[in-house]
Amino acid sequence: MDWKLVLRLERDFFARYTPVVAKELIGNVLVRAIDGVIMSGRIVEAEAYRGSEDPASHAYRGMTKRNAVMFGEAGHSYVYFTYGNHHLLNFTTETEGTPGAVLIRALEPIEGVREMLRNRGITDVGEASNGPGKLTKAMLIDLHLNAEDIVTSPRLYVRKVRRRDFKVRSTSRIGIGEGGEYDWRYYMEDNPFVSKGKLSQG
DNA sequence: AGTTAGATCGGCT
DNA sequence: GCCGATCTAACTC
Repeated sequence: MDWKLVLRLERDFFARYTPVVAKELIGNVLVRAIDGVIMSGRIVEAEAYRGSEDPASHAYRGMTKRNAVMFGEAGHSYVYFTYGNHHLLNFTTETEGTPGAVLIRALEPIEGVREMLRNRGITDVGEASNGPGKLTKAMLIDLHLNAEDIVTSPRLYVRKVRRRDFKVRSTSRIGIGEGGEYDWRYYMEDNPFVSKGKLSQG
């Protein structure tokens, strides 16, 4: 398949107010292509992190080597490593100079389920990608995919899905200290692949 | 079903 | 040195 012909989310989708991008990402399909194998999953949970006004964001205290991509052009990946074990995937948002990113927290597996389970070392599909660290391990996403331009990349992009026959709910974000006053976590109502955070289903 | 500790290392102060 | 946008195994009830 020619990846250029795939209908994907374009730059202008991402170059908007971060919480709107997070909310509208729900229902679209994250695609990871590696060695001719496609792995994909419907995005069912995402969180917005927005620079200057948001103490939970990595960009809150200014630009560093790690978070620099958050300050750049929208539509790039921001992958970082945490807790000594986990890679977390974000997509950059807003316009250049205004830092923003959306953390992808959970997927409903679609294609390449067998490969995802193998990468995870498990057999239960329900546990394959229902958490931000789980989905990156399932799809072999690590630091080498940081700063990827997902508007043009053949390896990582978001397939556009028009049908929106589901409801999106919001809560405060999971695993943060300050910033709990913003309801910037969005998830697909009644979807079993939403992660099991402390504030899960509202 | 719910709680908790340990893993493990890059980035920041 | 310390801590983290987490996950899992190991425990208790």
